Amino acid sequence: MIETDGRRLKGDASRRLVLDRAVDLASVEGLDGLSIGRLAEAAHVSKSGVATLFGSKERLQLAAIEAARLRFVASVIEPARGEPRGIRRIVALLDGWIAYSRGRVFAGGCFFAATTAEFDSKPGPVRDALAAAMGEWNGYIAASFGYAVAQGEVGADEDPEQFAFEATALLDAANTRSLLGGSNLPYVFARRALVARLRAAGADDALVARLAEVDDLTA
Amino acid sequence: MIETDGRRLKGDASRRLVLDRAVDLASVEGLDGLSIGRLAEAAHVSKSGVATLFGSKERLQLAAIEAARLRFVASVIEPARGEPRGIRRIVALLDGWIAYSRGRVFAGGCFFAATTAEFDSKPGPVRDALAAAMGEWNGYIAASFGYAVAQGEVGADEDPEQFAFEATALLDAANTRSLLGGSNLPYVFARRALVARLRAAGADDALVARLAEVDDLTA
DNA sequence: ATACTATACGAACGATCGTGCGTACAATCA
DNA sequence: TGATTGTACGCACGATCGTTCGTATAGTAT
Repeated sequence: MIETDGRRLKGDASRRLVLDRAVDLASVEGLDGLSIGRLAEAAHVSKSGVATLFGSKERLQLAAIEAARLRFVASVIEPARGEPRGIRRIVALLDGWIAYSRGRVFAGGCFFAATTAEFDSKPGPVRDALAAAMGEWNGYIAASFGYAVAQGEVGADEDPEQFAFEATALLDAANTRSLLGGSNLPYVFARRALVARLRAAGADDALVARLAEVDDLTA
Repeated sequence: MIETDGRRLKGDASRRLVLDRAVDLASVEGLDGLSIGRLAEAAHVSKSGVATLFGSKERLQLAAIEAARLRFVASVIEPARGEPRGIRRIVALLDGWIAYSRGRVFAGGCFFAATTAEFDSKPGPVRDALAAAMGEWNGYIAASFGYAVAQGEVGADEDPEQFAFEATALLDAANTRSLLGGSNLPYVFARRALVARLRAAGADDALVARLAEVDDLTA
Protein backbone atom coordinates (compact mmCIF):
# COMPACT_ATOMS: atom_id res chain seq x y z
CA MET A 1 0.00 0.00 0.00
CA ILE A 2 2.56 2.56 -1.12
CA GLU A 3 1.59 5.81 -2.80
CA THR A 4 2.54 6.29 -6.43
CA ASP A 5 0.34 9.26 -7.30
CA GLY A 6 2.71 12.16 -7.92
CA ARG A 7 0.19 14.68 -6.64
CA ARG A 8 -0.25 12.89 -3.33
CA LEU A 9 3.49 12.33 -3.02
CA LYS A 10 4.04 16.05 -3.36
CA GLY A 11 1.29 16.72 -0.85
CA ASP A 12 2.71 14.25 1.62
CA ALA A 13 6.11 15.86 1.33
CA SER A 14 4.55 19.28 1.98
CA ARG A 15 2.58 17.93 4.93
CA ARG A 16 5.71 16.43 6.47
CA LEU A 17 7.53 19.72 6.06
CA VAL A 18 4.73 21.74 7.60
CA LEU A 19 4.19 19.24 10.42
CA ASP A 20 7.86 19.35 11.27
CA ARG A 21 7.40 23.00 12.18
CA ALA A 22 3.97 22.43 13.66
CA VAL A 23 5.06 20.02 16.38
CA ASP A 24 7.81 22.34 17.56
CA LEU A 25 5.44 25.30 17.56
CA ALA A 26 2.75 23.32 19.37
CA SER A 27 5.21 22.14 22.03
CA VAL A 28 5.65 25.81 22.93
CA GLU A 29 2.32 27.45 22.10
CA GLY A 30 0.05 24.46 22.56
CA LEU A 31 -2.20 22.84 19.97
CA ASP A 32 -4.74 25.65 20.29
CA GLY A 33 -2.14 28.39 20.39
CA LEU A 34 -0.74 26.93 17.19
CA SER A 35 -2.35 29.16 14.55
CA ILE A 36 -2.52 28.32 10.88
CA GLY A 37 -1.27 31.75 9.90
CA ARG A 38 1.89 31.66 11.98
CA LEU A 39 2.53 28.05 11.08
CA ALA A 40 2.32 28.96 7.40
CA GLU A 41 4.77 31.78 7.92
CA ALA A 42 7.19 29.54 9.80
CA ALA A 43 6.99 26.87 7.09
CA HIS A 44 7.27 29.40 4.24
CA VAL A 45 3.99 28.45 2.64
CA SER A 46 0.74 30.32 2.22
CA LYS A 47 -1.96 30.27 4.85
CA SER A 48 -4.50 28.83 2.45
CA GLY A 49 -1.94 26.23 1.42
CA VAL A 50 -1.88 24.89 4.97
CA ALA A 51 -5.66 24.95 5.03
CA THR A 52 -5.77 22.95 1.80
CA LEU A 53 -3.30 20.36 3.06
CA PHE A 54 -5.13 19.64 6.32
CA GLY A 55 -8.71 20.72 5.75
CA SER A 56 -9.41 22.06 9.18
CA LYS A 57 -7.56 23.07 12.32
CA GLU A 58 -8.65 19.98 14.18
CA ARG A 59 -7.33 17.75 11.41
CA LEU A 60 -4.09 19.70 11.58
CA GLN A 61 -3.94 19.10 15.33
CA LEU A 62 -4.52 15.39 14.87
CA ALA A 63 -1.84 15.23 12.17
CA ALA A 64 0.56 17.06 14.47
CA ILE A 65 -0.06 14.51 17.22
CA GLU A 66 0.75 11.69 14.84
CA ALA A 67 3.88 13.48 13.63
CA ALA A 68 4.96 14.05 17.23
CA ARG A 69 4.35 10.40 17.97
CA LEU A 70 6.66 9.39 15.14
CA ARG A 71 9.38 11.75 16.32
CA PHE A 72 9.01 10.43 19.86
CA VAL A 73 9.22 6.81 18.74
CA ALA A 74 12.33 7.50 16.67
CA SER A 75 13.94 9.37 19.55
CA VAL A 76 13.08 7.15 22.52
CA ILE A 77 11.53 3.83 21.53
CA GLU A 78 13.64 2.77 18.58
CA PRO A 79 17.04 3.24 20.27
CA ALA A 80 15.85 1.22 23.28
CA ARG A 81 14.91 -1.72 21.06
CA GLY A 82 18.60 -2.54 20.93
CA GLU A 83 18.44 -3.65 24.55
CA PRO A 84 16.98 -7.03 25.55
CA ARG A 85 13.51 -7.09 27.07
CA GLY A 86 13.28 -6.51 30.79
CA ILE A 87 15.31 -4.30 33.06
CA ARG A 88 17.89 -3.46 30.45
CA ARG A 89 15.28 -2.07 28.08
CA ILE A 90 13.53 -0.27 30.93
CA VAL A 91 16.76 1.48 31.80
CA ALA A 92 17.34 2.35 28.15
CA LEU A 93 13.81 3.78 27.88
CA LEU A 94 14.10 5.89 31.01
CA ASP A 95 17.58 7.07 30.12
CA GLY A 96 16.47 7.79 26.58
CA TRP A 97 13.47 9.75 27.76
CA ILE A 98 15.62 11.98 29.95
CA ALA A 99 17.91 12.62 27.00
CA TYR A 100 14.84 13.29 24.85
CA SER A 101 13.52 15.87 27.28
CA ARG A 102 16.90 17.39 28.11
CA GLY A 103 17.90 17.58 24.47
CA ARG A 104 14.67 19.41 23.62
CA VAL A 105 13.76 17.06 20.81
CA PHE A 106 10.74 19.35 20.69
CA ALA A 107 11.48 23.04 21.01
CA GLY A 108 9.21 23.45 24.03
CA GLY A 109 10.12 20.24 25.84
CA CYS A 110 8.03 17.08 25.69
CA PHE A 111 5.24 17.63 23.15
CA PHE A 112 2.87 15.32 24.98
CA ALA A 113 3.42 16.80 28.42
CA ALA A 114 2.51 20.21 27.02
CA THR A 115 -0.50 19.13 24.98
CA THR A 116 -2.07 16.64 27.39
CA ALA A 117 -2.09 19.27 30.11
CA GLU A 118 -3.77 21.58 27.61
CA PHE A 119 -6.45 19.12 26.50
CA ASP A 120 -7.06 16.94 29.54
CA SER A 121 -10.21 18.95 30.31
CA LYS A 122 -11.32 19.42 26.69
CA PRO A 123 -13.24 16.36 25.47
CA GLY A 124 -13.05 15.57 21.79
CA PRO A 125 -11.01 13.79 19.13
CA VAL A 126 -7.83 15.66 20.03
CA ARG A 127 -7.94 14.62 23.65
CA ASP A 128 -8.75 11.07 22.62
CA ALA A 129 -5.73 10.96 20.31
CA LEU A 130 -3.48 12.31 23.05
CA ALA A 131 -4.87 9.85 25.57
CA ALA A 132 -4.24 7.02 23.12
CA ALA A 133 -0.63 8.11 22.55
CA MET A 134 0.00 8.44 26.27
CA GLY A 135 -1.62 5.07 26.83
CA GLU A 136 0.72 3.54 24.28
CA TRP A 137 3.79 4.95 25.99
CA ASN A 138 2.58 4.02 29.45
CA GLY A 139 1.66 0.56 28.21
CA TYR A 140 5.05 0.05 26.65
CA ILE A 141 6.73 0.84 29.95
CA ALA A 142 4.35 -1.47 31.80
CA ALA A 143 4.86 -4.29 29.29
CA SER A 144 8.63 -3.93 29.48
CA PHE A 145 8.45 -4.01 33.26
CA GLY A 146 6.19 -7.03 32.95
CA TYR A 147 9.01 -8.87 31.19
CA ALA A 148 11.34 -7.95 34.03
CA VAL A 149 8.86 -9.47 36.49
CA ALA A 150 8.43 -12.59 34.39
CA GLN A 151 12.20 -12.99 34.05
CA GLY A 152 12.67 -12.65 37.78
CA GLU A 153 14.72 -9.47 37.44
CA VAL A 154 12.47 -7.74 39.96
CA GLY A 155 10.16 -8.92 42.71
CA ALA A 156 7.25 -11.11 41.62
CA ASP A 157 4.84 -8.94 43.62
CA GLU A 158 5.63 -5.84 41.56
CA ASP A 159 2.72 -4.33 39.60
CA PRO A 160 3.78 -3.16 36.10
CA GLU A 161 0.99 -0.59 35.89
CA GLN A 162 2.00 0.84 39.24
CA PHE A 163 5.61 1.09 38.13
CA ALA A 164 4.69 2.69 34.80
CA PHE A 165 2.65 5.32 36.61
CA GLU A 166 5.51 6.19 38.94
CA ALA A 167 8.19 6.21 36.26
CA THR A 168 6.26 8.44 33.86
CA ALA A 169 5.26 10.71 36.74
CA LEU A 170 8.92 11.28 37.61
CA LEU A 171 9.90 11.84 33.98
CA ASP A 172 7.09 14.30 33.30
CA ALA A 173 7.88 16.21 36.46
CA ALA A 174 11.55 16.48 35.49
CA ASN A 175 10.52 17.84 32.10
CA THR A 176 8.18 20.51 33.43
CA ARG A 177 10.40 21.62 36.33
CA SER A 178 13.42 21.89 34.09
CA LEU A 179 11.55 24.06 31.61
CA LEU A 180 9.95 26.19 34.30
CA GLY A 181 13.12 26.81 36.25
CA GLY A 182 15.70 26.66 33.48
CA SER A 183 17.67 24.08 35.42
CA ASN A 184 18.86 20.54 34.85
CA LEU A 185 18.64 19.66 38.54
CA PRO A 186 15.16 18.11 38.15
CA TYR A 187 16.67 15.47 35.88
CA VAL A 188 19.05 14.54 38.68
CA PHE A 189 16.12 14.19 41.08
CA ALA A 190 14.31 12.01 38.58
CA ARG A 191 17.37 9.79 38.03
CA ARG A 192 17.87 9.31 41.76
CA ALA A 193 14.24 8.44 42.31
CA LEU A 194 14.17 6.00 39.39
CA VAL A 195 17.34 4.27 40.55
CA ALA A 196 15.96 3.94 44.07
CA ARG A 197 12.65 2.65 42.73
CA LEU A 198 14.29 0.00 40.56
CA ARG A 199 16.60 -1.11 43.36
CA ALA A 200 13.67 -1.29 45.76
CA ALA A 201 11.98 -3.55 43.24
CA GLY A 202 14.96 -5.83 43.45
CA ALA A 203 16.78 -4.91 40.25
CA ASP A 204 20.47 -5.65 39.98
CA ASP A 205 22.70 -2.69 40.80
CA ALA A 206 24.88 -3.19 37.75
CA LEU A 207 21.88 -3.07 35.44
CA VAL A 208 20.69 0.32 36.67
CA ALA A 209 24.18 1.77 36.47
CA ARG A 210 23.37 3.77 33.37
CA LEU A 211 20.61 5.60 35.19
CA ALA A 212 22.81 6.14 38.24
CA GLU A 213 25.24 8.24 36.23
CA VAL A 214 24.06 11.68 37.19
CA ASP A 215 23.61 14.32 34.52
CA ASP A 216 26.11 17.06 33.95
CA LEU A 217 24.49 20.09 35.53
CA THR A 218 26.65 22.60 33.70
CA ALA A 219 25.58 21.50 30.24
CA MET B 1 -3.23 48.75 55.87
CA ILE B 2 -6.93 48.05 55.28
CA GLU B 3 -8.94 49.71 52.55
CA THR B 4 -11.68 52.14 53.53
CA ASP B 5 -12.29 53.86 50.18
CA GLY B 6 -15.77 52.83 49.10
CA ARG B 7 -14.83 52.95 45.42
CA ARG B 8 -11.89 50.62 45.88
CA LEU B 9 -13.90 48.33 48.12
CA LYS B 10 -16.49 48.00 45.39
CA GLY B 11 -13.77 47.40 42.82
CA ASP B 12 -12.11 44.75 44.98
CA ALA B 13 -15.42 42.98 45.39
CA SER B 14 -15.92 43.03 41.63
CA ARG B 15 -12.39 41.78 41.04
CA ARG B 16 -12.88 38.92 43.46
CA LEU B 17 -16.11 37.97 41.74
CA VAL B 18 -14.57 38.06 38.28
CA LEU B 19 -11.43 36.24 39.40
CA ASP B 20 -13.54 33.50 40.93
CA ARG B 21 -14.77 32.72 37.43
CA ALA B 22 -11.41 33.42 35.85
CA VAL B 23 -9.46 30.75 37.74
CA ASP B 24 -12.00 28.07 36.87
CA LEU B 25 -12.03 29.11 33.25
CA ALA B 26 -8.23 29.24 33.12
CA SER B 27 -7.92 25.79 34.68
CA VAL B 28 -9.77 24.50 31.60
CA GLU B 29 -8.84 26.88 28.79
CA GLY B 30 -5.45 27.98 30.06
CA LEU B 31 -4.33 31.50 30.90
CA ASP B 32 -4.02 32.40 27.22
CA GLY B 33 -7.20 30.65 26.20
CA LEU B 34 -8.94 32.67 28.89
CA SER B 35 -10.39 35.57 26.88
CA ILE B 36 -11.65 38.79 28.39
CA GLY B 37 -14.87 38.62 26.40
CA ARG B 38 -15.90 35.16 27.53
CA LEU B 39 -14.80 35.86 31.07
CA ALA B 40 -16.99 38.96 31.11
CA GLU B 41 -19.92 36.93 29.84
CA ALA B 42 -19.39 34.23 32.47
CA ALA B 43 -19.14 36.81 35.25
CA HIS B 44 -22.12 38.80 33.97
CA VAL B 45 -20.21 42.02 33.53
CA SER B 46 -19.25 44.00 30.46
CA LYS B 47 -16.10 43.31 28.51
CA SER B 48 -14.81 46.84 29.04
CA GLY B 49 -15.64 46.47 32.72
CA VAL B 50 -13.16 43.61 33.01
CA ALA B 51 -10.62 45.64 31.06
CA THR B 52 -11.09 48.55 33.46
CA LEU B 53 -10.70 46.36 36.55
CA PHE B 54 -7.44 44.73 35.44
CA GLY B 55 -5.91 47.10 32.90
CA SER B 56 -4.45 44.49 30.60
CA LYS B 57 -4.67 40.80 29.90
CA GLU B 58 -1.31 40.11 31.49
CA ARG B 59 -2.38 41.88 34.68
CA LEU B 60 -5.55 39.78 34.63
CA GLN B 61 -3.45 36.63 34.29
CA LEU B 62 -1.25 37.65 37.21
CA ALA B 63 -4.30 38.44 39.32
CA ALA B 64 -5.78 35.05 38.42
CA ILE B 65 -2.61 33.33 39.57
CA GLU B 66 -2.78 35.11 42.92
CA ALA B 67 -6.49 34.24 43.28
CA ALA B 68 -5.72 30.61 42.46
CA ARG B 69 -2.94 30.64 45.02
CA LEU B 70 -5.36 31.82 47.71
CA ARG B 71 -7.90 29.14 46.80
CA PHE B 72 -5.17 26.51 46.86
CA VAL B 73 -3.88 27.63 50.25
CA ALA B 74 -7.38 27.61 51.70
CA SER B 75 -8.07 24.17 50.26
CA VAL B 76 -4.79 22.35 50.95
CA ILE B 77 -2.43 24.30 53.18
CA GLU B 78 -4.74 25.70 55.85
CA PRO B 79 -6.45 22.40 56.74
CA ALA B 80 -3.05 20.72 57.10
CA ARG B 81 -1.91 23.34 59.61
CA GLY B 82 -4.01 21.50 62.17
CA GLU B 83 -1.51 18.68 62.13
CA PRO B 84 1.83 18.94 63.97
CA ARG B 85 4.94 19.56 61.93
CA GLY B 86 6.65 16.56 60.46
CA ILE B 87 5.20 13.35 59.07
CA ARG B 88 1.69 14.04 60.29
CA ARG B 89 1.52 17.32 58.40
CA ILE B 90 3.13 15.77 55.34
CA VAL B 91 0.43 13.11 55.29
CA ALA B 92 -2.25 15.75 55.72
CA LEU B 93 -0.79 17.79 52.85
CA LEU B 94 -0.58 14.84 50.48
CA ASP B 95 -4.02 13.57 51.43
CA GLY B 96 -5.43 17.07 51.14
CA TRP B 97 -3.88 17.55 47.72
CA ILE B 98 -5.44 14.37 46.40
CA ALA B 99 -8.82 15.52 47.72
CA TYR B 100 -8.17 18.94 46.14
CA SER B 101 -7.49 17.41 42.75
CA ARG B 102 -10.17 14.73 42.96
CA GLY B 103 -12.77 17.21 44.18
CA ARG B 104 -12.03 19.54 41.26
CA VAL B 105 -11.52 22.56 43.44
CA PHE B 106 -10.78 24.12 40.07
CA ALA B 107 -13.13 23.14 37.28
CA GLY B 108 -10.32 21.84 35.08
CA GLY B 109 -8.29 20.10 37.78
CA CYS B 110 -5.24 21.63 39.40
CA PHE B 111 -4.91 25.23 38.18
CA PHE B 112 -1.15 25.18 38.47
CA ALA B 113 -0.62 21.90 36.68
CA ALA B 114 -2.56 23.29 33.73
CA THR B 115 -0.96 26.71 33.62
CA THR B 116 2.65 25.80 34.34
CA ALA B 117 2.58 23.30 31.47
CA GLU B 118 1.22 26.11 29.32
CA PHE B 119 3.81 28.72 30.30
CA ASP B 120 6.92 26.70 31.07
CA SER B 121 8.32 27.62 27.65
CA LYS B 122 7.01 31.19 27.58
CA PRO B 123 9.36 33.52 29.48
CA GLY B 124 7.85 36.56 31.13
CA PRO B 125 6.11 37.80 34.27
CA VAL B 126 3.39 35.15 34.07
CA ARG B 127 5.84 32.27 34.01
CA ASP B 128 7.82 33.88 36.81
CA ALA B 129 4.70 34.16 38.97
CA LEU B 130 3.80 30.54 38.29
CA ALA B 131 7.34 29.40 39.04
CA ALA B 132 7.24 31.34 42.31
CA ALA B 133 3.94 29.75 43.33
CA MET B 134 5.17 26.28 42.46
CA GLY B 135 8.39 26.97 44.33
CA GLU B 136 6.37 27.96 47.40
CA TRP B 137 4.38 24.73 47.34
CA ASN B 138 7.44 22.59 46.67
CA GLY B 139 9.32 24.43 49.38
CA TYR B 140 6.54 23.91 51.88
CA ILE B 141 6.62 20.18 51.26
CA ALA B 142 10.40 20.15 51.54
CA ALA B 143 10.35 22.18 54.75
CA SER B 144 7.72 19.92 56.29
CA PHE B 145 9.77 16.91 55.38
CA GLY B 146 12.79 18.65 56.83
CA TYR B 147 11.00 18.74 60.18
CA ALA B 148 10.35 15.03 59.88
CA VAL B 149 14.06 14.47 59.33
CA ALA B 150 15.02 16.72 62.23
CA GLN B 151 12.53 14.98 64.51
CA GLY B 152 13.87 11.58 63.57
CA GLU B 153 10.59 10.48 62.02
CA VAL B 154 12.43 9.46 58.86
CA GLY B 155 16.00 8.51 58.05
CA ALA B 156 18.60 11.20 58.67
CA ASP B 157 20.04 10.68 55.18
CA GLU B 158 16.78 11.69 53.47
CA ASP B 159 16.94 14.78 51.24
CA PRO B 160 13.85 17.01 51.65
CA GLU B 161 14.24 18.49 48.16
CA GLN B 162 14.42 15.04 46.66
CA PHE B 163 11.31 13.97 48.53
CA ALA B 164 9.41 17.11 47.54
CA PHE B 165 10.23 16.48 43.89
CA GLU B 166 9.00 12.91 44.05
CA ALA B 167 5.84 13.67 45.99
CA THR B 168 4.73 16.54 43.76
CA ALA B 169 5.60 14.49 40.68
CA LEU B 170 3.25 11.72 41.80
CA LEU B 171 0.47 14.15 42.69
CA ASP B 172 0.70 16.05 39.41
CA ALA B 173 0.69 12.81 37.45
CA ALA B 174 -2.41 11.59 39.28
CA ASN B 175 -4.15 14.87 38.46
CA THR B 176 -3.37 14.81 34.74
CA ARG B 177 -4.02 11.09 34.23
CA SER B 178 -7.33 11.28 36.05
CA LEU B 179 -8.48 14.19 33.91
CA LEU B 180 -7.23 12.64 30.70
CA GLY B 181 -8.73 9.23 31.28
CA GLY B 182 -11.76 10.15 33.35
CA SER B 183 -10.72 7.66 36.01
CA ASN B 184 -9.86 7.78 39.69
CA LEU B 185 -7.40 4.92 39.44
CA PRO B 186 -4.42 7.27 39.08
CA TYR B 187 -5.12 8.57 42.59
CA VAL B 188 -4.82 5.01 43.86
CA PHE B 189 -1.46 4.64 42.11
CA ALA B 190 -0.29 7.90 43.65
CA ARG B 191 -1.41 6.88 47.14
CA ARG B 192 0.37 3.54 46.91
CA ALA B 193 3.57 5.16 45.69
CA LEU B 194 3.49 7.83 48.39
CA VAL B 195 2.89 5.27 51.13
CA ALA B 196 5.75 3.12 49.87
CA ARG B 197 8.00 6.16 49.63
CA LEU B 198 7.26 7.30 53.19
CA ARG B 199 7.72 3.81 54.57
CA ALA B 200 10.99 3.42 52.68
CA ALA B 201 12.10 6.64 54.33
CA GLY B 202 11.45 5.02 57.68
CA ALA B 203 8.13 6.62 58.58
CA ASP B 204 5.91 4.90 61.11
CA ASP B 205 3.21 2.73 59.56
CA ALA B 206 0.48 4.12 61.79
CA LEU B 207 1.29 7.67 60.74
CA VAL B 208 0.86 7.01 57.04
CA ALA B 209 -2.39 5.15 57.61
CA ARG B 210 -4.49 8.00 56.28
CA LEU B 211 -2.70 7.83 52.94
CA ALA B 212 -2.94 4.05 52.88
CA GLU B 213 -6.74 4.20 52.79
CA VAL B 214 -7.35 3.72 49.10
CA ASP B 215 -9.80 5.98 47.32
CA ASP B 216 -13.27 4.83 46.42
CA LEU B 217 -13.06 4.17 42.71
CA THR B 218 -16.79 4.32 42.15
CA ALA B 219 -17.17 7.88 43.38
C1' DA C 1 -7.99 14.74 -25.94
C1' DT C 2 -11.09 15.30 -22.11
C1' DA C 3 -12.56 15.03 -17.41
C1' DC C 4 -11.12 14.77 -12.97
C1' DT C 5 -8.26 15.29 -8.82
C1' DA C 6 -4.75 17.29 -5.54
C1' DT C 7 -1.82 20.89 -4.55
C1' DA C 8 -1.06 25.92 -3.94
C1' DC C 9 -2.15 30.52 -3.95
C1' DG C 10 -4.51 35.37 -3.34
C1' DA C 11 -8.37 37.42 -1.60
C1' DA C 12 -12.00 37.99 1.26
C1' DC C 13 -15.44 36.42 4.71
C1' DG C 14 -17.55 36.89 9.58
C1' DA C 15 -16.01 36.30 14.19
C1' DT C 16 -13.31 37.23 17.97
C1' DC C 17 -9.27 39.04 20.04
C1' DG C 18 -7.04 42.88 23.30
C1' DT C 19 -7.27 47.63 23.79
C1' DG C 20 -8.54 52.64 23.86
C1' DC C 21 -11.90 56.45 23.96
C1' DG C 22 -15.81 58.94 25.67
C1' DT C 23 -19.31 59.07 29.06
C1' DA C 24 -22.03 58.41 33.29
C1' DC C 25 -22.20 57.76 38.11
C1' DA C 26 -20.73 57.51 42.86
C1' DA C 27 -17.28 58.25 46.42
C1' DT C 28 -13.44 61.07 48.08
C1' DC C 29 -10.97 65.15 48.73
C1' DA C 30 -9.79 70.23 48.41
C1' DT D 1 -19.02 73.37 46.24
C1' DG D 2 -15.95 72.01 42.76
C1' DA D 3 -12.23 68.92 41.24
C1' DT D 4 -10.60 64.45 41.22
C1' DT D 5 -10.63 59.43 41.34
C1' DG D 6 -12.34 54.59 40.53
C1' DT D 7 -15.83 51.81 38.74
C1' DA D 8 -18.68 50.47 34.76
C1' DC D 9 -20.50 50.79 30.45
C1' DG D 10 -21.21 51.20 25.08
C1' DC D 11 -18.71 51.62 21.16
C1' DA D 12 -15.24 51.16 17.82
C1' DC D 13 -10.52 50.34 16.40
C1' DG D 14 -6.84 47.40 14.12
C1' DA D 15 -5.25 42.75 14.25
C1' DT D 16 -5.70 38.05 13.89
C1' DC D 17 -8.42 33.97 13.90
C1' DG D 18 -10.35 29.68 10.98
C1' DT D 19 -12.57 29.07 6.87
C1' DT D 20 -14.27 29.55 2.05
C1' DC D 21 -14.16 30.80 -2.78
C1' DG D 22 -12.14 31.30 -7.29
C1' DT D 23 -8.25 30.27 -9.99
C1' DA D 24 -3.97 28.32 -11.78
C1' DT D 25 -1.10 24.32 -12.35
C1' DA D 26 0.25 19.64 -12.74
C1' DG D 27 -0.50 14.72 -12.46
C1' DT D 28 -3.95 10.90 -13.25
C1' DA D 29 -7.62 8.41 -15.51
C1' DT D 30 -10.90 7.44 -19.29
